[in-house]
Amino acid sequence: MLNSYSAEDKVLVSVDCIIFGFDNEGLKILLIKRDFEPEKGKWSLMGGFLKKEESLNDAATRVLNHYTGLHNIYMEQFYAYSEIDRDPVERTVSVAYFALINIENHNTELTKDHGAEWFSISNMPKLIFDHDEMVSHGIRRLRYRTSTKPVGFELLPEKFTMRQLLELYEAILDKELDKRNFISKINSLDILIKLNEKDMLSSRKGSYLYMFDKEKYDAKTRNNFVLNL
Amino acid sequence: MLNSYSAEDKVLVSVDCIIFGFDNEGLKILLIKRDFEPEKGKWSLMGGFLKKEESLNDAATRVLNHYTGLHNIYMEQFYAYSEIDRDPVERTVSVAYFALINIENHNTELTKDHGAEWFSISNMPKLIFDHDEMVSHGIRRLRYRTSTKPVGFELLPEKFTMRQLLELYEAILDKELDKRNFISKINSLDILIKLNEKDMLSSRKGSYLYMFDKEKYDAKTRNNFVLNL
DNA sequence: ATACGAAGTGTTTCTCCAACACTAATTAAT
DNA sequence: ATTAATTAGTGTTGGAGAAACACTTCGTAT
Repeated sequence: MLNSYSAEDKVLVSVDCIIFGFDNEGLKILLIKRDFEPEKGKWSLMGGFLKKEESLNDAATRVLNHYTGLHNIYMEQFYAYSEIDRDPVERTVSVAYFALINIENHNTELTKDHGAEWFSISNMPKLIFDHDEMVSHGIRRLRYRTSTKPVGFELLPEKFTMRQLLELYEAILDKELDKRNFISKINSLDILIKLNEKDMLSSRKGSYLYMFDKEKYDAKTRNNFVLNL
Repeated sequence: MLNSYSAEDKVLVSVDCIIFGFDNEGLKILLIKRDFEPEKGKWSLMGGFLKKEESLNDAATRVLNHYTGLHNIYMEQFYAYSEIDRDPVERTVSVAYFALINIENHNTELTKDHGAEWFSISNMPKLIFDHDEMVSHGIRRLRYRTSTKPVGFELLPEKFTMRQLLELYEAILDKELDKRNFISKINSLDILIKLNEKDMLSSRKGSYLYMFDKEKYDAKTRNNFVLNL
């Protein structure tokens, strides 16, 4: 029995993470100023090299935790980038993930230490290597994902208003949605709990707060729901 | 300027290809009997290791050509598998592709030499490592792809009947489709050319043969069509 | 000539999606 | 206390597209 494929080439493997967040200004991505050569000082996705003793998901989880301090982040692998010269230093295959976090929830000290900043997806700096391509693919995948999973669950605070949810979907899909149609579609999914509590900041009348009903949500996603907005 | 990330681990990277084909019995997958240890003699997807001087797409193209003799195969990368012990010999990250080929068109000598055989997707042997998981993900991705691209273009012979096209979609989606509704949806895409030629094998009356109109097809796909069957 | 077998062809119904505008509730200002 | 201002909240209708549905045509074989 063999214990190695000794004749084969080995290469570096990395993960790069697109971290999406949402606030009242819209959909945002967390970027860092790269602190090592090459391209030191340029904006970049959060990344790290795969270690021998971890899976890609482990590596992505580690990178996400390292830059945000968060655990149990929703993330999804979406594509492996492998052009030979994509990293000018050394041949590296990079597997891209996107992650969804609650923007008010992460460790801002930590991100500050890393020189990380949030950028609106409509106003991003040029990124290193092929990271711009990763971002555009990641956004495309996120858009598709809205039709399959209630991604708002991950991006919003625990309690949120219908308006916030609406604006989140508008930001992700980059189009205006009809308020009444949106609400009835969301309600038809039957995954929200309406609280007896109002958010009084946004208006004089105050708007009801909602939470996701985790159990109903899980039951729904097992049955592959489809949501067309 | 650095010229290596010397402290980082390197790992083997491979590609594994799900080769889909279609004949009058249904949707099939081409498998090989693995000819080296471990798991020699067990059924497996077509795979190969990534070389230093090629991209993942290059590697997948090479593997596909090696086993089928074909060039210009439609293929799509869909996921990277990286569990630490997925290959018991040595740590290997494997990037999975699916490919669509015309089943009557490949080099059968070549596949015979490799001990390759076609298996109906509903009646497949147990595969090595995590290849069963790859297949089920690959089928799922192929199903989704039918709504975005006219995959029949790749799987059918140049000239085909409406019945063949219908049965192809039924095989991929694993559900019965209404003949008349199917035909009108396909016609509404406006990507087929009806030939003045009939296939007389399938019936006494004979059925018209069709071809894909490559130009119209390309124009459509650029505009992101959606096809709900 | 007729029996057979698959090809080919339209219509109706129904469901779901999109478009659309006014009232309610509360607070702030006067 | 009245009014003005602001956002929340709420249903209906028309149209398009999907789904359901069956009979006729054509050519061959007997």
